[in-house]
Amino acid sequence: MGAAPGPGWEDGEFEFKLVFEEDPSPGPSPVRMAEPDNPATGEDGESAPPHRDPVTDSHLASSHAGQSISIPSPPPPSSQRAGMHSPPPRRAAVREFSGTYESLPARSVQVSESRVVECPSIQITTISPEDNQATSVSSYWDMGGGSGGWDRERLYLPLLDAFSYRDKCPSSLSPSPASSPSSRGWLSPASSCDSLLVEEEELSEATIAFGLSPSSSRPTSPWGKKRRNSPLASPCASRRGSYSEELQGCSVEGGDSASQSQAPPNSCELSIPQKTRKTSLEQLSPREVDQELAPSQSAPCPPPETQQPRREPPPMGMDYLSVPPALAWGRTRASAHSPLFRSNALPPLDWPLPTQFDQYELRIEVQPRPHHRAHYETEGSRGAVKAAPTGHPVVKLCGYSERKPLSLQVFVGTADDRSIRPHPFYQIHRVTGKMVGTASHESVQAGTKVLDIPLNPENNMTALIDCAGILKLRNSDIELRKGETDVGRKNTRVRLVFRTHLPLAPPVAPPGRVLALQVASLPIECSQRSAQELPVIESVSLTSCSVEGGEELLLSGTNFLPISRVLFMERGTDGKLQWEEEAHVDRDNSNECLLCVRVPAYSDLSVSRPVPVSLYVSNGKRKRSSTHCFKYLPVLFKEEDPLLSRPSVLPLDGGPVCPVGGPPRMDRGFHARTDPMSEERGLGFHLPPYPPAYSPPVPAMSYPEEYCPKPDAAAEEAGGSRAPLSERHPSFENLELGFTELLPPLYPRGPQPPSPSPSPWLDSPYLSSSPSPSHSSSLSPFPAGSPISSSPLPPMLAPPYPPYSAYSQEACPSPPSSSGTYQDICPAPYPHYEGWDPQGRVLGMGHGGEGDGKVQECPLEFSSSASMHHITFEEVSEFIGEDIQSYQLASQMDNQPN
DNA sequence: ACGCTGGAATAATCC
DNA sequence: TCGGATTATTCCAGC
Repeated sequence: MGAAPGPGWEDGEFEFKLVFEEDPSPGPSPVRMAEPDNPATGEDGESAPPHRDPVTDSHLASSHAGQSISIPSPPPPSSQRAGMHSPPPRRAAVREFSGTYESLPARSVQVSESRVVECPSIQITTISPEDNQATSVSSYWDMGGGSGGWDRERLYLPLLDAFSYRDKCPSSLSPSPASSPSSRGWLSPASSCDSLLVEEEELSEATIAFGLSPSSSRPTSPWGKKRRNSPLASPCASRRGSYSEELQGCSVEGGDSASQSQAPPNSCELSIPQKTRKTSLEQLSPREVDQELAPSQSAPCPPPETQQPRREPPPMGMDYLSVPPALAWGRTRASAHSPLFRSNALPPLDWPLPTQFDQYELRIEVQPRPHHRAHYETEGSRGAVKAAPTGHPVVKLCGYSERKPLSLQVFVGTADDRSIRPHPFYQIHRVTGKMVGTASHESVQAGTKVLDIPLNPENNMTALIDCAGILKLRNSDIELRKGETDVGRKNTRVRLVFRTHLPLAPPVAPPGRVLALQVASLPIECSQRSAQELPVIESVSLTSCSVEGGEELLLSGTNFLPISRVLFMERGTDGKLQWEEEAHVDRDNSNECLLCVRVPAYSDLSVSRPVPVSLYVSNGKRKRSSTHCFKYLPVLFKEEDPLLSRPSVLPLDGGPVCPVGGPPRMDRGFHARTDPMSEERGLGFHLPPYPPAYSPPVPAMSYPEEYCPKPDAAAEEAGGSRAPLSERHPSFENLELGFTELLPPLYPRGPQPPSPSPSPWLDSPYLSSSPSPSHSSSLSPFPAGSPISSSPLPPMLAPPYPPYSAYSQEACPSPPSSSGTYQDICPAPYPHYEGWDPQGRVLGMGHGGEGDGKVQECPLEFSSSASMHHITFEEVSEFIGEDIQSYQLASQMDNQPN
């Protein structure tokens, strides 16, 4: 299937120009920008010329450079390295927030105590392709509207340096877009900085790391054996060398080696146990950190992953960080979801993107299998991800009739309840061999390996993904990275994320703009075993029911056993189990992939509001599926699970409240989607777990997280190619439509959940590690949805309800964790924190309670008013206006069905 | 010899 | 703190 473009392809000949440079006038080639050489520039960060914006670069690099620059000439290792991984002194603070990314002079703002943050002025401009792509951060911001309004407008936003930010503001708060929890890591001085500046470096590193190191490396780390004692010990301590380690040993001395340079100082630098060191660093002010790190710049210890250094988030994060969450996120997110017409700068990998816009739709025709054993660096490749019965995943770009071939990017994304972002513990792996017919090109974007696969008109813009394997990075390596907050243990689900950028012509989009579309596969369990042992709920026939229970509920999924039990439970705000009831399973009508149960009555039949609970399948104490949301409705209250997506009050009586009406049936779609596509795509309840082209509703593959897929979202996601509403109608569109209309009349407006309690912190052990806030936020966070609106938009525009969009592709997809569910359903745990960052984190909350006062001080942290204070009303107005404008455009386009 | 698997031993963690 | 249960990684062996 995949048409191999030919040799050229492999060589990175890919014509990005065709793809991305709409603009006839080839401005400075992005590649150029990405050129490594700049280290100097990059390094100088602060003064760095605008065009040198790392962020931009990275993107560009990734796409442009990535391709053409397949292997960037390694920048002067040492120098660059320093910059990259180590938070170079100057870079550190500067880099992250100001320096590099600022295009304009920054100004200092006293953020808190002893910290003075620089508020770089960010120039929000629309950059035409012609413009140097590399350009400034602004390019990212300009998405919104056309070239107009924002151009030249400058938003002076207070910035915090990553450190300070981090320090004070718990990761959860982390504003960075990238900040997905996992991305927080990016914020780490070292990593983040690095990532920002380093596109090329990364590439080179990547090259090294991926290409070279592994091979050479079979790690022979000095520490061959595992040590029980110090997992946390410096990364170096890991049993085997990690990429980075191998590349540069921790002990490496300043040696020249590129390896060294590559290595971020972070982990090993001080030979202090990571955690410890990290902490200490965090406590330092940004500047202090810088200094502290400065020495280490040359430090040998490579970060655990060179490659992983961070996905874009970091870079983005950086940039973004520099902007108050409200705007930043709102804008970015909004933009991201909106039409997505962007200037040449390509969106970071952690940006949420719609799967469809207008007639264009990126669709997964054939989903990958739900399980794929990833290989470790220490192992040989385990082959490419395969599709259901046979074959490989297939992705198609629909609606594109131009002759120009495009590039389909593929990377490994997360599958948790948060927005999709590059997975910290996995990387895409390019599989080659005689059995691989699809040409692919490997590149690295901000630490995330990306595979570029051609989408040729000759093939009907369809690509066979038979060259994508998945590499597992050692948890210890990743976790030890500074700033990394995600926990690797049990975090073994990933999704293949496909992305493409369409250079559209003016009628459709503003000149020189690129439409970025993205679609994520269903979750893929990458561990060797668990997948086969844990029950997995793929879809649920009923999402709500009267408190009296009694309705028949069908659960489709895998690994159901005769001993499987289905339990309904409710957690208190504190996350503690408040109620749990086992549903009666009709064994006669159940089988390995289907459980037919009777909804148990709720504990309190007199409730006046819907009660969000969750249900899961248990095959034994430690063999529980992820949880799915379910709602008990007051006796007289019938509704179609507004939170889940279709707010509407249904006049139901006893029957199960099915979105579409009528009792759930196997043959019928359970989700309220009328959209043919949905049905078509298997949004409905399907028995067959993973039909070839069918994508079951996102199953949360298990694990502690609770998965509360919004039906729609889930369905859509399940559909794979199907974009959730939110996605399809990027963000503001919803707003335009008027969220209110979408809301269920009976529901209270505002982000509050109908019911009080569910705790945002639901459970996920892993998540636990990460600040709960983020975790919780993950739920709603979604850019497209409420989150976005809530922050950046004015009240009237802000969607009252998060749910709708909550599960945009990213959001949902991931297995909506329990929390997600709750959040959606329940009001924001932190009422006072109205803003959600793009990642869905509750703004204003910090992990570990760090947020507090400091948060406030940290502009970045806020999405709401607080964060806006540095921006003038006009600016805000413009900002909003632009967004609206863009959305209107989007919606218009959308409304014009082709 | 190499890549791709499937299994499984062993270490690390979790409970 | 100990021991069992899980999970993560590394090794092996067969195609």
